[in-house]
Amino acid sequence: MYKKLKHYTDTLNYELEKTARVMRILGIQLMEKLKIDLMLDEYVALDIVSCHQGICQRDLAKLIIKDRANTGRILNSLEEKGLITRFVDTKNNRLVRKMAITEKGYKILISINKKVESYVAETKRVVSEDELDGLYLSLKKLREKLEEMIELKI
Amino acid sequence: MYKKLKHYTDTLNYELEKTARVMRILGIQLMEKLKIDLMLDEYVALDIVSCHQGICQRDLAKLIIKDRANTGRILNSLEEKGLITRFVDTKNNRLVRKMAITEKGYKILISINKKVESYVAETKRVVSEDELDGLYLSLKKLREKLEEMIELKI
DNA sequence: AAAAATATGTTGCATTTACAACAATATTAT
DNA sequence: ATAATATTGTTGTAAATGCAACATATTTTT
Repeated sequence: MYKKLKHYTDTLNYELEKTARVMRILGIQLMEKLKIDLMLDEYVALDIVSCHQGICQRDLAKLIIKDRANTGRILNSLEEKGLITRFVDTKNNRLVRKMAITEKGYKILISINKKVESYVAETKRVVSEDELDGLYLSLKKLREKLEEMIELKI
Repeated sequence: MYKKLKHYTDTLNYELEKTARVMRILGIQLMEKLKIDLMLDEYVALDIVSCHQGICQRDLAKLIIKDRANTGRILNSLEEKGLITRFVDTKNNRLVRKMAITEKGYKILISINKKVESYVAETKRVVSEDELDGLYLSLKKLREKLEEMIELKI
């Protein structure tokens, strides 16, 4: 009888997907509430570029977990808004488009981070920081193991 | 200096999204590998219907975290395949479309669960069961708190 | 009693996303 | 050296997804 089986809603898989979804919605709602004129994904990309100056598109794609096509489009938007610059360079002797955050992008990123900071503090009131840290570490460990099992075509 | 700030890739948010993504890809790849002739979401919906016989569409939508439109479409597909039946009933004096799993759907669900089971055992080799359980509980707690903060328009 | 709000499901559309094909170049194999 | 393979980015397209609008019916408010 499969009644004894764990159903999907009782699985880690489900909880993960649902939590990630809720977190994403929270993020999007926060961007709107704070009247931040960037898509969430653009903000994420901008933040990653800021601490990986000179990263190439494909490596960025791996970090933001989008395919190359969409990563390119996100970067087009950031470039049009003058928040990043792109330039051709080489990586392993190959021509790649690298990018860096601009002065303007930097200022905007800081202002967003400042706005977001107080909100993050709020989240910590909800669940203890220790618990969040433990959660983070467990997730990271699990994710790294799981990543070895799949083939990401990015 | 925002160098002292936590960057997005170091946040729980990022880890959550990435882990969920990896898990979903694993799920989809598993469905293909096992030659299961259902979309992952269809399987999830079927499983939930199986343990919530007579659930209505909107309640199901909340469980599978899709909007009502897409939930309806998933159910159309399951119905066309003869895996569920839908019927009109009332809920709080309102007419709703409820559904139940069919004999055929039941058989297919069991066969899929059997196939998946051995794979789930594999996952447990990767990270200890205790750790997975702890992760699950922390996630659930966090998610339930976060859910209070957002408004899901389903 | 009439009007407004709520609950449910469907349809249509616009956005997002992924995937496949291509172009250009570099590396590796034959 | 030539061919095959791999890396990177772009373009085009198809699928997935969400959202707004609608239809219907019921509850709540005025």
